[in-house]
Amino acid sequence: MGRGKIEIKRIENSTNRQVTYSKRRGGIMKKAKEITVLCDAQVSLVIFSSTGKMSEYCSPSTELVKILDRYHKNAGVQKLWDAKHEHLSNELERIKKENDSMQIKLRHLKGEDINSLHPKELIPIEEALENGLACVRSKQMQCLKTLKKNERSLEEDNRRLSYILHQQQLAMDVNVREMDHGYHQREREYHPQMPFAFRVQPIQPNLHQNNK
Amino acid sequence: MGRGKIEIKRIENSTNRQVTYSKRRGGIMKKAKEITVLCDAQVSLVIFSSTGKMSEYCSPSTELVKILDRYHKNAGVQKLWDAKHEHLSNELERIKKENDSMQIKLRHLKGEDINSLHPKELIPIEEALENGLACVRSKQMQCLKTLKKNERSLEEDNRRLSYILHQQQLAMDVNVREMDHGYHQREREYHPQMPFAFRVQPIQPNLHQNNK
DNA sequence: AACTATTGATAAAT
DNA sequence: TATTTATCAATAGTT
Repeated sequence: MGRGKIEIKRIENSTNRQVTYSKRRGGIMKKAKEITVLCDAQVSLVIFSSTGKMSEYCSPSTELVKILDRYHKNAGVQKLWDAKHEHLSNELERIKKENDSMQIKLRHLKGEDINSLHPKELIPIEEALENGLACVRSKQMQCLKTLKKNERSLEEDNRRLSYILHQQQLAMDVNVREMDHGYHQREREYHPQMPFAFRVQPIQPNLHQNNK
Repeated sequence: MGRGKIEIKRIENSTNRQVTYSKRRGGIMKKAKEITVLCDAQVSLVIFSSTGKMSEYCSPSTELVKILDRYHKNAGVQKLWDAKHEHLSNELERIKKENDSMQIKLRHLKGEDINSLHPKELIPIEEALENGLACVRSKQMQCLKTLKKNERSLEEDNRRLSYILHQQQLAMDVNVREMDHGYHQREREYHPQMPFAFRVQPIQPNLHQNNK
């Protein structure tokens, strides 16, 4: 809105700046008044020029006048909140940056966006990928071993249980025979053949330990 | 400025009022920001809609933030700040989580911390790594090809230049001989042997094109 | 939430 | 600094 478009950046020529300031200040004030009337709004507007001169507009409402009064009066200490807020903002900014950089790294590791990279930059990425792959595969081998080991344990348990089962079967057969023929002298002949070591034991307690 | 002139008085239709409020509020905010930048001014702008919703703009300057702070604190409208603060906090929280998750992904891709993973979780990681590696290597192959191609071009240039050099050498020898013995009838016999095609040409213009 | 005809704001000239 | 004017920007009414 003017004889030409202007970029929104500081006007370096101080005369122009001053003139533009006056015009625009008037414009904003006018807008503020208009929205107050048109939309039944309440507006508090304070503008300091670069030379330090203050202008203000305040819609005709008690509440907001008080704000400015308070401003003109005292200078209490209320940096606390401000500082907190700023700290949060900074933290947010910092983490966002970190985020972006990780995003990029991740994308590179996934093989995305690498067309813009210099060949030399590909090398560390490749190394990281190779290394990662090696680690993962090593871990997989380890898992495999554990699984195999567990399998062996289970097989052994199986054998044990089968043996016990077999022995019990035999014992039962004997019992049946004894019940059929009255009891003979070899009543407990089979028990010694099932030694302590073959009692059912708690199935390997550490089977799942390494899998989660 | 619109389809028709409007009188500056309260808009009775509440929908229109609300719409106009939104538009004009945006406009004023924009103007406030612009004068801040253009004229190096400091602006504090607070607007309450008729429904009580507050909007504010404050130029990046400590002084004016304090004004508003004081207002918010004393007038008990601190909720607004709290809301803002909460929003920031939430944002921070969200981004932190995102950060953590990326951190973990990155570490996993690097082969770190994978001991705590279930074997099934290793598979997608392995796949991602393989895929990434494939991409990177493909890119490297591409680079290599470019280099090879460049090399061949250079070699060809070399041959061309050597040939030209050789011809010039011969030509000079002839000249010397001619100067020694006066000139004979075979004065320009060698020139036809240096055809057009062997003139020095601009060295491949696209040598570096694919390397950055 | 977009669009556009129109008014409004204003950058540059005076 | 104030006024004028050519242009760009905001927005009222419309879809």
